[in-house]
Amino acid sequence: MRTKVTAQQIYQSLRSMILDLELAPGSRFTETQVADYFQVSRTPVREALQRLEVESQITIRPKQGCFVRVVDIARIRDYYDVRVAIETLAVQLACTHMPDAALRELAQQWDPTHLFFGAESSDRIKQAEEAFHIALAQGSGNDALVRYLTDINDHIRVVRRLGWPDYSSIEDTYAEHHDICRLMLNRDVAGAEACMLQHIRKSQARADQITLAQLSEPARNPFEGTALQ
Amino acid sequence: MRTKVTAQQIYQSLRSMILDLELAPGSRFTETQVADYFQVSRTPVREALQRLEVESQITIRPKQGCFVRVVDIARIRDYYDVRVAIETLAVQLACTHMPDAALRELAQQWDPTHLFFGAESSDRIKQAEEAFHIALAQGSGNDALVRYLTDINDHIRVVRRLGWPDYSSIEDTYAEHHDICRLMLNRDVAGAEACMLQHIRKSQARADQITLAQLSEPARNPFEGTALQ
DNA sequence: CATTTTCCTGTTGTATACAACGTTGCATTG
DNA sequence: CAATGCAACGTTGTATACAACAGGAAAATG
Repeated sequence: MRTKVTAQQIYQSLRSMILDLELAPGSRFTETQVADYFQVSRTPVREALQRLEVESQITIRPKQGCFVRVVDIARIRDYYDVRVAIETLAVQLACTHMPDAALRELAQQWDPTHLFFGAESSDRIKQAEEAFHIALAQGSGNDALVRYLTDINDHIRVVRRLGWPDYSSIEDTYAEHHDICRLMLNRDVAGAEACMLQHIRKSQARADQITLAQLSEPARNPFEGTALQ
Repeated sequence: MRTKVTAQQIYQSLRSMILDLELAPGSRFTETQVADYFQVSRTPVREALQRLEVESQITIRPKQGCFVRVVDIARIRDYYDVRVAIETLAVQLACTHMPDAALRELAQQWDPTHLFFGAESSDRIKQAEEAFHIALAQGSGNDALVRYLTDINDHIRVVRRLGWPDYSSIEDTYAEHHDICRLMLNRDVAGAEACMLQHIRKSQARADQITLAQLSEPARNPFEGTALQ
């Protein structure tokens, strides 16, 4: 049984492919290719592609095709700068609004003494790292803030994941997340802000060392030659 | 001669109608109504509506219709909080990056001694006020920051304009904009940040006094009964 | 050989027909 | 009269056909 493929699902699939670098940055594809790939008409494909263009994940050039957004190191730095401002505000607001219970739960989840090397897969850690920051943003009670932070994450995810192979970084992350939670439990706004600032700047420093060479991977175009089996 | 109406133009038109409150918040309309209004098919209309939904200016309920986003005072407060964080960063960055010439031009434009009461129309002032903040954001050289601030403006414009009838506010705005420019020319980051903070909080205080009653205006649905002349 | 022109192909932009689904009003039944 | 089932309508979701245009290749021309 093949369940019906809808525009929303196409959007999610394409978005994942782009964020996971399964579609090479800068590569080109057409609406028809995607439509054939998902065995649907161009209509739902266009809907998905237009959403992706609004999020500036792709660029649609009239009468030419769609192009996966290129990773520009300078722009990544921009997103990091905005991220610092946004997350500082998030900590500040969450410090006032989040209940102790929620903070204790987060603190326990990132307790460094619970960390066993190799027990967690690399991918899982990366996902949890993002979820931690989103959780704090949601704790601020400010929906707009959550939306912007989500958008930022979607744009920096590439380098965030690449520059993260070593165990000491993971250890540090646990410690820093734990510290932030503890400071927030003490309702120490200034302390939590400072800790978060340092935490993000550290991540930015790692991102800065990613070179463009590391990004240009062999990734090919999955849509070529997939018309019909 | 009637030039061809394209999806992009429909998007712009609808967006203006919503932001200018020509479409009552909460009111409902259908794709077919808009298509008839612009004398085009549903296809380009759908494209425009989907973009507006991504920006959360409208909500599309499957098989029901499109609904203009309702103005939620609490959410406006949220946007203002984020705006403070974003614009503080903008001032900080622009203080480093903007050339003297650009700053002097802005300072001159907002020189209080050049202000003549009644010389400028109210609408024009409101537009210039927004342009000033966007100009500073662009001066930061951070494209992501500009995008987010633009999005914020689109969501707070409603109250920003409503709570702004009096001349003393305009006078204050000129003085504050001028002060910010002067401080930035002196490359006084902390001073400029503080001035900007106070400037925005003042605007937020005005926005807080807007009541929902002021927002529920008689505005009707322009799409009803406009099929063909 | 260099240059211009023309035509062809590929791609997106739009119009239209149809399918699927929710809603609403009315009739039916207890 | 209240409650329930049913059918007709309105609305969005998708498929398909056609139009418009950009780009390149090939042919014509000097």
